[in-house]
Amino acid sequence: MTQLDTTPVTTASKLGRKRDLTRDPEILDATLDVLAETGYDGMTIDMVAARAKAGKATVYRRWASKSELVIDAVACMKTSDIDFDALPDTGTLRGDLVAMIKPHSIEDGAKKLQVMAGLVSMLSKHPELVDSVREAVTEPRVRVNRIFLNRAIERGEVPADVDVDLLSQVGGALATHRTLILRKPVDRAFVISIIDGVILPACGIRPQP
Amino acid sequence: MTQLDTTPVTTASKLGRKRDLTRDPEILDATLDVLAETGYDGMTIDMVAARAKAGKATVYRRWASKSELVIDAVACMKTSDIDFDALPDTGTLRGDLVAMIKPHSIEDGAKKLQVMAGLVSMLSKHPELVDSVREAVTEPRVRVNRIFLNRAIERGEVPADVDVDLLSQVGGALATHRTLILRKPVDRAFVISIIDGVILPACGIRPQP
DNA sequence: TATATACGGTACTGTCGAGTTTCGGAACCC
DNA sequence: GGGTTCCGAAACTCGACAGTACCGTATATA
Repeated sequence: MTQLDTTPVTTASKLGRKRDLTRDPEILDATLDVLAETGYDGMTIDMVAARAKAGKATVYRRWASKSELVIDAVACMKTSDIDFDALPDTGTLRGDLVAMIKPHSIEDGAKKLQVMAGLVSMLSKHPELVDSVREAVTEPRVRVNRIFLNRAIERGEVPADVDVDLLSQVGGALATHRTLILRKPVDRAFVISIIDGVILPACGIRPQP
Repeated sequence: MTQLDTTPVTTASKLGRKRDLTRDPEILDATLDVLAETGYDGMTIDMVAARAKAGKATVYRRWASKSELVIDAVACMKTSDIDFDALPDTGTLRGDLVAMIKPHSIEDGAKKLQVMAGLVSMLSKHPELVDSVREAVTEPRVRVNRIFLNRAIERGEVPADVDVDLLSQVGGALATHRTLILRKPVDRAFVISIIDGVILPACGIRPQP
């Protein structure tokens, strides 16, 4: 952000020990871990530093404040585990949706939802975080659902007048509600019940044809 | 909770000025206001006292700590604005659902969702709050939806194999997600789109017959 | 009237954590 | 080697807030 540069831009500072760039992602990962475990307000810089086996000064040399550290950590979380170049294509909407349920994606989603829970108190004061969270957590899943639904419409499995945008959000909203408010785990059975109880029926697909 | 009683139970203390019982709900209301505006971690007892035009000692004479005050305030929020003895009965599922959308209920729901947003950080440390929040915010709406859905099934408008429990939760989950994460207002148009884009289609009711 | 408790308001205490500084040591450049 | 910047670790400053104590006043009992 606001980079304090004591040396002129033309002459890059080449004196002294170089900054260990490998520490940046390690500190950011530690930040996300603590964030998921204790939330933003419960998190201290000491916790993050201890988790990353770093000194507090090392953290503050790279980020100006706690809030900037967290904002950066969330922004760098973007790397979704979803590979958009290798999405399942089973021939049915249900097949595609179920194929997305893998132990790894359940685990990854749970972690991101925990991080999101820890960020809720921060969102009102830092609106830019709303966008970061949406890009990193909400949007990837929505996009996948949208692709599956549009495919199903193209092949005539689903009528074209369904509300694709809204239906793409339903799964994520139910998972978020279950994690943040009900504090219950989002497991495979729950995701299946969303697919078979909400999304498919809303697309006009009745149970076991 | 843990009541420190300096006088024996048999001889109720009758000396001195009596406690003004009308201050209790006023302080609890002020607590909910501040909670909705700043969240649990941002809220201070001074804010609550100032809002209620009370002294800090008056607050601490009634509640032992900040957390107990908040827990009590949420528990006393239970009084839902919904009158279960005068639910709409229009003859169609859509009519019933739309009839529940009133300016007052939108406003009341928004306030409760804001309070809920302020409580998220607290839920992991105080599991009893999860139940209070569910009873005060989540459950009343779910119960209404369940009644409407069961009615629609009885009159044959909706097939009996729909997932009533899950569909009853969808609206609340989407509203929660929109308020807490997307930070957008839950207005009449949004609720209508949930009804027409998710709930009714999932019940096998296509748009405008 | 004397005593005791509640009230609003203010001052106080103690803790906790953000952010800064310092230190011994290591890595880099000249 | 000498100067400089990094590292982890620990000590430090400082403001904010939970919780307590006290003040003058109001209201209750005896």
